[in-house]
Amino acid sequence: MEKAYNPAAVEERLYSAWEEGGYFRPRPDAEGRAPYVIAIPPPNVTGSLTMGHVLNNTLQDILIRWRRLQGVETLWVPGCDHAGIATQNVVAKKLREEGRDPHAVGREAFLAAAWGWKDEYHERITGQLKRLGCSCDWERERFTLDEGLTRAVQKVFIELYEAGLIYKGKYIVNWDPLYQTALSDEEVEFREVAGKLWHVRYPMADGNGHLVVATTRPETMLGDTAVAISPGDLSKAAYRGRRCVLPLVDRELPIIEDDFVDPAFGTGFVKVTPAHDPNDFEMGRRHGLEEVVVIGPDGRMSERAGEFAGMDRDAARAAVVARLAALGLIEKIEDYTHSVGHGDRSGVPIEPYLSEQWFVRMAPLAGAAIAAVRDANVVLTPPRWEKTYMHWMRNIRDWCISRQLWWGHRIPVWTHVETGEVRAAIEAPGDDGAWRQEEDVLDTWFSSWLWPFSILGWPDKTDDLARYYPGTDLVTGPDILFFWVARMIMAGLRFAGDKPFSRVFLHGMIRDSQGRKMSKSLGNSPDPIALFDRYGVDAVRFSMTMLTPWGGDYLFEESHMEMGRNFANKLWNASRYVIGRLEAAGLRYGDRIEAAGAGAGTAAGPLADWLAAEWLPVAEGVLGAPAEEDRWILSRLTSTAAAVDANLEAFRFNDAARALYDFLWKEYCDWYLEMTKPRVHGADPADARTALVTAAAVLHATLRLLHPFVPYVTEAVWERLPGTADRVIAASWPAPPASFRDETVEAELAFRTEVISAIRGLRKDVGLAPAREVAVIFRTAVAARRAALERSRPFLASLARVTDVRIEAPAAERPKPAAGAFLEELEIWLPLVGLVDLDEERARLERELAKVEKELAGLAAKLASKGFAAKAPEAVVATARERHVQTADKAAKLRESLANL
RNA sequence: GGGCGAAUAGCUCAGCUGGCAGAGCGCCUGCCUUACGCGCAGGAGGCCACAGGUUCGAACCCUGUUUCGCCCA
Repeated sequence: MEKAYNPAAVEERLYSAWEEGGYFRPRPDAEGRAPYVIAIPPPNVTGSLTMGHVLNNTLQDILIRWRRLQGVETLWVPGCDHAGIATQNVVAKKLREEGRDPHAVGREAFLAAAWGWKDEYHERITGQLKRLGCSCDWERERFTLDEGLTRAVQKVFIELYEAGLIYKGKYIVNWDPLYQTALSDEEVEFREVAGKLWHVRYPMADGNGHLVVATTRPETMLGDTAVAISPGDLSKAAYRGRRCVLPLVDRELPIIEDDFVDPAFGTGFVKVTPAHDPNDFEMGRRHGLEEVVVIGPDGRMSERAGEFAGMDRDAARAAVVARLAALGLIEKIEDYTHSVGHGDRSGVPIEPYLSEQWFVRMAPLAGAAIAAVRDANVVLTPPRWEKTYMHWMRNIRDWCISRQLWWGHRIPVWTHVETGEVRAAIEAPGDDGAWRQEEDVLDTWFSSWLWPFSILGWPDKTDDLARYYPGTDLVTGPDILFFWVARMIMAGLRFAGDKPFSRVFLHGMIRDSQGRKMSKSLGNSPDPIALFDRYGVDAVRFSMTMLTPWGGDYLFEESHMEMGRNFANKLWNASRYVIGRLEAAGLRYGDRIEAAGAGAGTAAGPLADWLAAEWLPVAEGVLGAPAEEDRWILSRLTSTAAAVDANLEAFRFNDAARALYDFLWKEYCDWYLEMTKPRVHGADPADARTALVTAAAVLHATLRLLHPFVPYVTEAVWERLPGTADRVIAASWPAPPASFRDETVEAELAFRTEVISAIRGLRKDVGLAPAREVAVIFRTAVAARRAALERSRPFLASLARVTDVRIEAPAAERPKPAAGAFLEELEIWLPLVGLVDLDEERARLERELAKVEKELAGLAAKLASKGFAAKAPEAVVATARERHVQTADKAAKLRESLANL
């Protein structure tokens, strides 16, 4: 094995082996448990992998691989969505670069170009997901514009239309003037913008004075058809029933009364522009006002804007203000910061625009979706998202689903040119050539909300649908809770007859080190593929998994990827060591693990039983009696496996990763492997084999526990570990017996490591060279301590270089110059050998003493405080008393040591 | 304006049921101990945002404040 793990050498080969070996396909569960199913949040087909995708898909892959190892039948369905607006835009741009006008080429040619683009870029995003190691079933990959998914969209549209839940109407919608299409409310982002509040005089029609309106958008005044006041506003009573004159246009405007008006805001007079403001639109409908469109779909002033026609919005604003100022009609201009809607993709200010659009009535769908979450039929994690979900559901608004694009599902509605008859149908209702289909397409999310069942073949009654619907979990970001999650729940319940999944995990967002959202324009988003090249896929997966807080945002820093890289390398090298020693020990792996000179038959004992169950049986005579550290590492492994299960069950990926990190690095490598080295190199072959086989068994299990997190390096090691069949992706999840848990041996090893660390600390403090062998005097009155120290002798020698161990009863006399450390019921003395700086030693002891005395004071205060003994639980009081005695003892020892110097 | 979340070591984050404040990175000291320098060993570093309250006891529970982020209007 190479000295360092080299991800580039294995990743591509291993992924191909998994994919070609069919490991990603569902396999029937021998125990008959329900299948575990995840539908991928489909990335944009022409997009590329972001750090957000890396996190999202790593978490899904962890869940899928974990369940697969548990033997559950798993299915992770991949796919992409067609990203209507984004794709339409890039294809149009490309055509323009080729000197072709996207509109002039016509619908058919444009779509041909779009499909070409899709085919070209589709491979990029799926290739990147494969590089990430995603073990989805690519044979079931779907695309929202697939024939099957298109039928699902059409069927749902027609069904809703016929149920009266889809309607077409002329309403104010969010209009994106750059992409020239309507958007849903969810696609609008509000941003604080520093603007102005213009106070404009409108003369009264009777020539008797004027009123003043305040507006942030003076250019829309050209479309005013009324001025409104609050019905309760007594100060405006004199204006009731009168009319004013709209400047620049000379249109007479009625003064209407409407509750919408807040008399405290601005001047108390509100200009009403029904065609260009959603609230004004509502007022206009209430009062029967004319709707005058003065801004066109391209964001330029229309013919109704008179002399301003043709100007864009900003130019028109300046021109209108200049004209008003020239006429002396500007009363004042105030600075005013307000929130302005912007297109989430175009980034330009949204224009409220009056146009014919298609809508879904959402309220009738919301009830069941509310009940599903309320009754925990669908569980959102972390649970705080339920409030957000409920708030949106209970205040749900109709969904504008038509988009003025070509790339997407064309609305399946036909109008007869002569009779005007309207029918919803996939094909033209008649072949007389007089039926014209709607030009617009549907919002991409109108296909995404069907994703969990359309990918399984709905509306056909397929085997997959019967077997894999509803799915189990959904893993996604909270930014698409409304866009997607909420709507999928509605659609699943309405069309597929059941919720789409039982649990939703909403993970955090990846931000840059300053807390900003990753974005292309800021250029603060690293390229995941470059990170994979630099650190290895496993490193990025593991770092992201361990560092992203549960349901919280992670402030990404590239240097953090080193943690995962180092961890993968640590696993590789621990494996390299174990595998190397196994080979050197002459063990053979056929039907069972055998060794030269060992007898036949199956060995007994818990370790052998477990090995027989999960790996290979061990022949009689191969193993000796397990040492304490062997039993300890098996106990720790058992706890770690349980922690991983519990944390994954709760979507606590970070805690699961941390449990494995600490187990492998600290417990297995730093302590266990180091402790067993003398035995492995020792004279007793059975004892050496016992240590090695235990080390290998724990490694064998750890590889399986780690596989969901770091699939490549675990697979690469698995290939090299003797006696392993097939691949780790298809192995079984470790189930060490509960009997491995051993609190006694854990306490023993805790003591042993504490003593070794204390001696290492003393050596360092005293400035002893690491290789220098020393003598140590232990003093304790406790027999169990003495016995444990006796058992620790070999480890003190190998791990602390203590070759001369004396164990004594406590005595009044101390070794003359000696450095001391004081553990519970134990003094450790390191005799000083002349080279030591006594001043430094004194300073060290003083620092230590100050610390101990502070702790002692705290404990004394606690014990002395009224009520502690009376009210605290007995166990807590007892612990505090015991600690007080020990701390006092330790302080006394430190003082004596100081005096002794 | 309403709601949600965060604030713990220089940085990124743990701390789950109130009972001795933790990890990784970075920093400081040593170390070529043949698995690993992507490493080993030891160490320094904290007013747990602020102010009150509850409690024998608060990083944790309650109230308020400040700052930051997000969602909705």
